[in-house]
Amino acid sequence: MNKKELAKYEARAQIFKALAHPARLRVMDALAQHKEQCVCDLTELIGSDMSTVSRHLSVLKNAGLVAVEKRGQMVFYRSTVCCLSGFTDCVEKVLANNAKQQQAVLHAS
Amino acid sequence: MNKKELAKYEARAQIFKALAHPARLRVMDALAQHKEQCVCDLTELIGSDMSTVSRHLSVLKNAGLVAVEKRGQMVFYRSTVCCLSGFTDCVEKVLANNAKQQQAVLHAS
DNA sequence: TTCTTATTTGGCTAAACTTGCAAATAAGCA
DNA sequence: TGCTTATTTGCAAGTTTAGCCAAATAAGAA
Repeated sequence: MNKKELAKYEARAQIFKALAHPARLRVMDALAQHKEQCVCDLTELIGSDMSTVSRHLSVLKNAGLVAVEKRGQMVFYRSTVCCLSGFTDCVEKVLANNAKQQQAVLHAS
Repeated sequence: MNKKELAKYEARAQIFKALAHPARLRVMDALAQHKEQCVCDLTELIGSDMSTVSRHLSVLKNAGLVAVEKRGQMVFYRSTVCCLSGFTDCVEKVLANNAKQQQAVLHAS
């Protein structure tokens, strides 16, 4: 890979990295359903320390996957991506297929 | 998140983690174009040590994103996912949008 | 201003990921 | 059998990430 190509794939990888954590995927799902949520909502949903959730949210924000708006003392996050559900479908397909393969291996032995 | 829900998102996150590296994304792209490639092909493409590339391939294999076939002394990898191009389109959209936002910020200041 | 609530950030530790080199396998060839 | 090629695996070092607690901000409310 030359420099330019590498940069392209690094940029893409950043997006995948941002999504590569169960808590962050859960957040994106919640934001697909609820339009917007405050940090407190998401903290309760995830069940970790609020500081941890806040850090997850900043990862998503840096990747450009969510937008932030502060109203009063609360901070609201919303998704900026509409095509994520397609991701999920594809991922679920892969997982289903993996499970099928596992089954096949079990039956074979 | 309860245990079951957590497990679901962890499984999904595994897939994203597997894709969250420039070399592995490059490999998936190559396998989308070429149907199959040996480790030597991919090693040349990526430009790292063959052992490193082999490790990347095993990450993709464990995630169920590629399949392996050994013929003679060579090992061929092929993609098992057809819906990945949709991923890429979506990711590129996000990146384009991020770039636009960056521009907006620059103009504003 | 002082107190309270919501959120972010600093600091630290533990765990996970990446990479190259060297050694181990595995398969074909002489 | 002994040699060469293709690939994987063990190991060690360096880098990144995740998580929690405590401290810092920021905005309302008293």
